[in-house]
Amino acid sequence: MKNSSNKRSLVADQWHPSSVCCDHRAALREIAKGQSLVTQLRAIVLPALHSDERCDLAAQMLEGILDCSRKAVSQLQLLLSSPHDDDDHHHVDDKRRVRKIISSSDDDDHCSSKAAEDHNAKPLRQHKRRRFGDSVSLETPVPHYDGHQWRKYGQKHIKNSKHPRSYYRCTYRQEEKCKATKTVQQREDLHHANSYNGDHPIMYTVVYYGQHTCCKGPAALADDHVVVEASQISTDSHCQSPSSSSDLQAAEVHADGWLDRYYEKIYHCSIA
DNA sequence: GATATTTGACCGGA
DNA sequence: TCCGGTCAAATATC
Repeated sequence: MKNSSNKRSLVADQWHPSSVCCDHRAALREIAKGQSLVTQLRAIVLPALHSDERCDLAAQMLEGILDCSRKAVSQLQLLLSSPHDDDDHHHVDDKRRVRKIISSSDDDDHCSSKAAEDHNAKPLRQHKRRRFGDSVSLETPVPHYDGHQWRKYGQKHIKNSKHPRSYYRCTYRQEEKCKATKTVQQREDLHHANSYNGDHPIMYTVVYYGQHTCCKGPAALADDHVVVEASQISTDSHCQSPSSSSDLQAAEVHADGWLDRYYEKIYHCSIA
């Protein structure tokens, strides 16, 4: 009895679609989290090493880790995209979206002329609420140093939050259809904006959505990411008028010693 | 002129 | 109806 039930549960664990997909999604989330951490670690470690063989070795090792996790992710995604994928686990907004698409196509087939006219007048914007299941959130004092290049496309004041939330998408979104996005928001509970001289750096909550599909990610940036980041800093707001993001950048500049040294010139430029 | 950022408007989900 | 995510025109910077 006990044995048979154990056996049954074991078998169920092995093949039941919902549990499999559930586990796989959790695994994907964890792997993505690890990728983000490795990417950030690489952005911190590589500039600290001088360009010698240790640097190359470290870069290779980090890339190896990322490569392994990428392969694991693709294997898991293959499993998840199998025909009997867990429809029950699709999120609500996707179901509603499908319904909406169906209804709109019905409208097109029939005589919903207004919608069609509106569509002709102005291309329909696609706004979709994000799926939190696909997101990876982490807290970091250096929200921009994750090895990828991001372009800011929006900023919003969030209700009951002191600090605005900034929205970024991959720089290569158009070129390579990379759908990775992230949001950055300063945490309120740890520190106030001007206290970066203290022991605790200002912390930011960074939420990543989607996987990078561009080939200009961390690997391509390994050699020149410092240059990229420097250009980011200079164009962001350091040498411009102060704004909400200048606090954010200042926090990054002081988040760590090497960043302090590296961006000293740029920061002085901003306060001069 | 090209590229990036800012910011108000728009849109859809809750 | 409110809130949050995205768009896109205006603006800034190089």
